[in-house]
Amino acid sequence: MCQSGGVVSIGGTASTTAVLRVMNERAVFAEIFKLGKVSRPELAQATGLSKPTISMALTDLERARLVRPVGLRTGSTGRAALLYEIRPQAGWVLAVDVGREFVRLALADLVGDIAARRDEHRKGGETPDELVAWLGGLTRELVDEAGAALGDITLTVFGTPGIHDKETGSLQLAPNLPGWDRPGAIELLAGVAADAPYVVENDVDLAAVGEGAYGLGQGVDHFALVWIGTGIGMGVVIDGKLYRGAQGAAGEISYLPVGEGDPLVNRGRGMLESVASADGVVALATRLGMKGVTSAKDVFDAARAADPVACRVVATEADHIAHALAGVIAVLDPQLVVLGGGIGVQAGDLLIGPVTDCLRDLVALRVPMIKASTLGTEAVLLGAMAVGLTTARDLVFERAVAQVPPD
Amino acid sequence: MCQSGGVVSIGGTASTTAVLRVMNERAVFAEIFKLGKVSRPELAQATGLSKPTISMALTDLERARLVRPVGLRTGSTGRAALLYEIRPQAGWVLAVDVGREFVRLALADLVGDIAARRDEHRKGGETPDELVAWLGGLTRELVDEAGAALGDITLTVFGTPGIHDKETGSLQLAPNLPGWDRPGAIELLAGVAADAPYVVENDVDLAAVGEGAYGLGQGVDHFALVWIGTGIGMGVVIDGKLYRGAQGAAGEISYLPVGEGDPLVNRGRGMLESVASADGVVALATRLGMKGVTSAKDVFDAARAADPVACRVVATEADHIAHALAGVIAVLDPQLVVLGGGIGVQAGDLLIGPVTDCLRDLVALRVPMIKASTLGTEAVLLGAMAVGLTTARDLVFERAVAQVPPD
DNA sequence: CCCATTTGGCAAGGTCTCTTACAAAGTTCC
DNA sequence: GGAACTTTGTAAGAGACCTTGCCAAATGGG
Repeated sequence: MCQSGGVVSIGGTASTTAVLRVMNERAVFAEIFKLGKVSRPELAQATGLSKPTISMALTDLERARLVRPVGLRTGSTGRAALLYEIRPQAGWVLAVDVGREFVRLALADLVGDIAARRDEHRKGGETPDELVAWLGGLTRELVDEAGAALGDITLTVFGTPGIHDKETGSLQLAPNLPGWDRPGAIELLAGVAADAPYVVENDVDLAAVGEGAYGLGQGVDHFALVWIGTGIGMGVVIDGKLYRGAQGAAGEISYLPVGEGDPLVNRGRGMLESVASADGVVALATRLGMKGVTSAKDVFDAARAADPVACRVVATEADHIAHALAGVIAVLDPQLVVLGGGIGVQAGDLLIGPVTDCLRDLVALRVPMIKASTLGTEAVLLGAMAVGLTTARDLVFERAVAQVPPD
Repeated sequence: MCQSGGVVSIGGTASTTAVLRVMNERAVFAEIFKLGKVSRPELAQATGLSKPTISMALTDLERARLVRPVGLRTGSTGRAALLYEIRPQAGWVLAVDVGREFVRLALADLVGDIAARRDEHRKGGETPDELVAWLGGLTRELVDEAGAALGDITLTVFGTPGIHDKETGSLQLAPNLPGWDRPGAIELLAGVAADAPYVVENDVDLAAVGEGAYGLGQGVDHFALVWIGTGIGMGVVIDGKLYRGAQGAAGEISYLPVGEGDPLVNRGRGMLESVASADGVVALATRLGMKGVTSAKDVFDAARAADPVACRVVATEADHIAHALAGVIAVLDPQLVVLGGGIGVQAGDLLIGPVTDCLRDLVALRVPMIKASTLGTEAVLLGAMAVGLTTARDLVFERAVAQVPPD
């Protein structure tokens, strides 16, 4: 609606016939991704281009080693059609989830199939250099296992807690990753995968992307993933795209002024986080007199067994979450809110009902759907893959078209 | 990042040479908007196209009556260049701000110059039919004044309170516009400007667009306009575009759970709204013992004269606003927050300092800039104009290119 | 008054895509 | 098993677009 430079302006990029060809090849490439194994006539149908043009594009794409023929489709009447598909080895994406207790890595080919993966327990407290060396070793194992080479990796996507400050190249608000708040620390990550391009993204943001690509957010334009576990965060998807905010801090709802308590008391932790996170649940249960509670799961199990105190804790938790969501919904008006993270996944069945009920009193219009994530602990890794795949597909095409135009 | 149908996909639209021409003409058209009076060589430079192509595009655009020559640029060495500009009469935009006490109308030509406008006092309580008839009459006056015809209006943009529910064609949450909550009522607005296309947008959303096009939001990608007056609302601009939300209710922050008070007590009004709006300020001042206070302005004037009670009211108001903004900032992480509406404009000088200070204790990272709107009561009308102009420019081009391709 | 400089127009050439036509390779039916 | 039919793939010709290169026109300065 508005543009820099004062007033509004319509878009439009000038082009010549040469870029027309690139555009069409890109369209064919994208269509093959969408349709899988596909014949020339089907591509002509899908893109609106003529058969000869499709043939031209395919020979170019095949010479660039982006697609390959995979046999004939026979059975129906008429001549058998030669089928084409994306060449999976045309690109590799390394997805890395650097969590509090685990690191998870997945190496996926360009069509998104995971060729190799690892889940490793963290000792905790590793220095940045140690962590990078460790991840680098795991990456080499994965690459070997997949039958690829380290240099084949098109793009690496790291999911980490905290906020990636691009100006200083450091990680803010990530107490579980000591040493990464040093200016320039992020650049160390280039060493994990042989200086391939890499992206660092907030873990909860990636979980939201994962939810949009593989989970409940599929086909939903605007939704939010609220992550409730040891910490609290939110990933926002708007118009099908991850929204990061001006500083990359969109969705940092741990600081929402919710629940009783002086804001100044809980400085540095965030008000919502201190009352609604896993620790908050345990603390409240203990305060109300439950014995032997060490984890939030204990409380939820007790609530499922109809323990009256545990039920009160769950009700309070639902109330806190609902009040936080009321703010989110008022600002964003999403179509869907997904609850993820340890508490969201484990206790989704207990919470969704009371949260939704409570929201009816707090929200002006219709309450959006509230659902519990189905991706579990995979959400961040899948989100990293999804981000990596979209970017890698562009990168691979760009590179191929830039290098192979002659002849 | 994610698409319906399962997984991510790169874009790309297939095209033929014919659409190439349209693309280039659109690019030239857009460039003339950006540069104003401009010569052929300048357009060639700006678009990257060659001189003959520019000439071709210009003859087409001139034949479509979208641009016109405006004389020669002489003075420098070399042959004088023939300058072209947008033909202002190629399109007209009618902007209408239907407020609580006033209606404001502006008729702008395609380059955005206001050719005629009206500010009229509302009697209040008009039926939809009466309102439409009144607006229709005013529109005819404007059109006459501008030397245009009613059929020349390319697009009408209405700014109203409430939420335009497109499914039922009615207006929700707009108590000041009785009768417009009836299903299909919105369609009556087509009668204002002879069945020209029209758009109905929330007034605060339009104010945000106006701020982005003509005010403090120029060149800012992500910002929010918080409107504080008789009611409270917010317009959200993300990636330079207005964000409406799934139901068109994004930014309905009047229901934020802020301030003391039972949520159930203030149902239907919104908690934030009841404490922070103009009425809330007056109520608080009276409760604290101020005499003869009838409007929020009285309180702010007294505060400027260092009245201690008024100062306390202002401090409380700042505190409420800051708490609301804390939620907005946590969710959206905007680069800038603009305070608009009666209170935002009148008392911006008093509020911005304390609000910013208070936010430092409530926000995780850097506090975004907080500024008071400079557009005053014009914001909604200017936003309607901005929305209308972008859309009208596309419409006019589309129409011209669709009609004049032969020869 | 002549020259350097810039602008505008025209013709030729190259690239892209589409349409049309035809050859190639299956299936169906007798 | 073979003929007819249907679908696929390729080749040639034509149309549309943009660009390069060249020349005429117009303006200011010396």
